[in-house]
Amino acid sequence: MYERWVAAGYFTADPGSAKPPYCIVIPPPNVTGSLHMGHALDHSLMDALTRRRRMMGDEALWLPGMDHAGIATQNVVERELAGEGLSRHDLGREAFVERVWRWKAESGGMILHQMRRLGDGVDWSRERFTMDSRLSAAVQTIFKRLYEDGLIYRAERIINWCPRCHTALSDIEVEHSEDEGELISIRYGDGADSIVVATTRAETMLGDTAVAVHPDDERYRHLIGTEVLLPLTGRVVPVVADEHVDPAFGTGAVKVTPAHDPNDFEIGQRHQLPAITIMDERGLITAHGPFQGLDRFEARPAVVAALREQGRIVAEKRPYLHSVGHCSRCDTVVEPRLSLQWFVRVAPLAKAAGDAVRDGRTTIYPAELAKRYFDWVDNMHDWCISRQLWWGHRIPIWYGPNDKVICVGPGEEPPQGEGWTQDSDVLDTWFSSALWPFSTLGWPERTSDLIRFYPNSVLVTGYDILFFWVVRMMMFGLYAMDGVQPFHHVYLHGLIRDASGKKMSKSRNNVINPLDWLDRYGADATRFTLTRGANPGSDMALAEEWAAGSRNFCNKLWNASRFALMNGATTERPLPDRAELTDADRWILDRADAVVSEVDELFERYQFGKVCDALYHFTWSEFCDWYLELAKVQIAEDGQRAEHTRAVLGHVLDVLLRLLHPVIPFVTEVLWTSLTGKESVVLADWPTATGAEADTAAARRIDAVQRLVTELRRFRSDQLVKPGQRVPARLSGMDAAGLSALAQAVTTLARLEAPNGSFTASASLEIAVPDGTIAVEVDLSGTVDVEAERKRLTKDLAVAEKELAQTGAKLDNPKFTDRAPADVVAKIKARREQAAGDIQRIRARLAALEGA
RNA sequence: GGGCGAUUAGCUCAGUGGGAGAGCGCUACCUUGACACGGUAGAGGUCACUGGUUCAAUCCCAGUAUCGCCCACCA
Repeated sequence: MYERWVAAGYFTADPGSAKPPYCIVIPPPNVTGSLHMGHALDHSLMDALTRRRRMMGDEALWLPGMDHAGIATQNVVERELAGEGLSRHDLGREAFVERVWRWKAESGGMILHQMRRLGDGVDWSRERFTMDSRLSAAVQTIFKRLYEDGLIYRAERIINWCPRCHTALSDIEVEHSEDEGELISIRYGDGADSIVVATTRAETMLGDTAVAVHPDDERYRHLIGTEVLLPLTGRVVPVVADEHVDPAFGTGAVKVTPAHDPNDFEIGQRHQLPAITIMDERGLITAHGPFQGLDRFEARPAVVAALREQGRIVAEKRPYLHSVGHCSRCDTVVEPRLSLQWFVRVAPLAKAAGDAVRDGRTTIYPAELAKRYFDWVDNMHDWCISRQLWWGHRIPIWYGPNDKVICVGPGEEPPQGEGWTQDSDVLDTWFSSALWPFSTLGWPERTSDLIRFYPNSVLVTGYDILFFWVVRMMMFGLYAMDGVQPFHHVYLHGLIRDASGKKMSKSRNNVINPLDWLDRYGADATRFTLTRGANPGSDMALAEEWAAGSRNFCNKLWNASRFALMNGATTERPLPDRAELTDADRWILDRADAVVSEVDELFERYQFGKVCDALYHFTWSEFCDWYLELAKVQIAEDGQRAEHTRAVLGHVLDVLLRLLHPVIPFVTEVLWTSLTGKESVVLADWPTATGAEADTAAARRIDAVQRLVTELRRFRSDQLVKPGQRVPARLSGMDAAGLSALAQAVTTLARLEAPNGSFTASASLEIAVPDGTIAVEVDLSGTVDVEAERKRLTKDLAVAEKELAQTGAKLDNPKFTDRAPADVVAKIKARREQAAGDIQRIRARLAALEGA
């Protein structure tokens, strides 16, 4: 069925159409990835949105694609190489990159295949990859523009370095965790002029070039400007005064290692201190002496031991919990390292990104997350974009003789001649992702797609990549598109957790694989489960039972439709005039109308969970539980009543299936095409509310029937009457309540039967319904369970009496009657009267019971 | 260290200044001519705690506790 949709071109957008545009670009999954629940979730939501808008008559485009995922992919291929005993250096750059392309061709498309199983209605003719030549041209174009605008610069800075990936990382690629360490206090210098510093990274002392103290710190004032001996190295370093030092922390004196700590780097800049690099890119000590060649974690205890030998360890604090940065890709402890890197000057870009949300050009759902967005854009550090990797967009900068630097734009010839070399680094993978909303549409060309589908209508993604991705798309979109924001809306969903609210992870062994659900419950049930659980911004706990529940729902829909079709439900005839319809017909038509409006309103607010709840409730508790049962009675009457019922059934089912199609596309397609005989529900019009005034009288009467039937069923249940057994009963007062036309329905639904000749009423009850009271005599042939009935009535009486007391207290309070709004007072009065009536009826029944 | 959010039925979660809700689970009965992936009827909650505002607080305010998340260059 899916392939038929694709082949028919249902999902292929036409930029030349006159329809209003609606566009979502997919958050490009990593080529290395496979479908996980997070994808399944936001794909379900995006598909629901685009399918609905397509039905509403928009030119809807959902654009698929993938991300080359720099480090992640390179790691995967390097691991594969390692299995063959090779490293990327054995292959060389060109061969390695070729190998990655080959890997991508062979196994990279997994997730795209999986999307088909989910039923994603994406436009495959527009599939993109961040390393496509056109997207690469976009990367070069914006790089050059930023470079020429002075927004990209190269500088020597302390950056986060991963000694395993051998590359720089941006701040957000570092994850901090509270790790156990050891805080060591070391005495520098000797005698009265010695000074004690504390550190968790003892090995870095090899690169110290100063000791810093606070300028106002009395303890050390006499030392400022002097020099102390740096143990183990034979060097002496100055004592400098710097405001950054917190006199209250530790000893109030800080060792300064400008090449290996960001704060120290800044102190070094302020005091013109040299920066001594003591570690290479693998984290091995390069300083001369006994520690040379040691890994940083071997060097640490070795340095401490050597210091202890010299009697310079003053104190140790162990364990010492402190925050340590880890590489988000491989979890290796990140090493701050001085190196020459490329940066984006984010201040002006971030300002624009903040303004676009502040002035409402882009709206973030849920609004609470906008605050986090602002916190971020208002405090953003410059973005380190160079990576010492081979897989990615190579930085288009060429270095020539006499320190010449040239930025080469797309299509431009690189400089020729002796001494010219290209920068060997590639760009952070998020650099190209940041262009995704417009690079996929053809930017920098002014293509018809770009003109038509930019800004994108909405971005749908998890809040976990708000900073990685959303902020950067905002920055680059506004910059590249001259101030036009990349999206009108940003919808951020929560993260998927397991049934007990824990993060899903392989080590916890609590991962639910969406493919497993697709196999066992089907795409519709999987999608319905995820969509139903989606509340903006809040995480969702997923459990197996949810999928089973959704499957049951789809099954219920299937069976209800089957029943309707078996009974001749049709959409071929127009709906009969309302005057010719029954209360039940009018009620369900009005309800369907209300649900259409409700669903529309909820969709507009991205309240996916509530959309599903509304449809679930309508389908199950109203359409199936009541209307289908009432329809059975009407169809049994045959003739015109039956014909009208078939039309109403067909109409309501038609609306329902169309409403459900965006969320459960497959079942609805089968059912809707068999109901209507039309080509595909994908092409159907989205239902619109008729706008007809709801028939409140009909609704009230159906409500009365429901109460009456429920009360009678409860009575039967109390009396242990078998569900199948018909009970002789006589109903009176139906005329007064306007329910006489529904007598047959009540009789059938409550499984009553007209009394035969030997009728002897053994119980009688009065049931309050809107607009009246129905008296019922029931013949249980003398088998009424007096005790059960008494128990029930006593309980009901207590409830009613409590209600009477509570409402009474309120109404007796003049402050309440004076100050509460009139409608509230009226409501309380009505409740009190209801309670009073109930008490009377219950007492009467209790009295009758005593008599019997 | 800053910031944000949560606390409602056994579980996962909606919700509202005026009668506590859903799904699942649970109990009882039922192979009733769409559906046992079902039907009917039930049980089950001091809406975390303490104060305050209000005629009225699960809802608004303050504080407390517990949990979670995000940010951060405390050596």
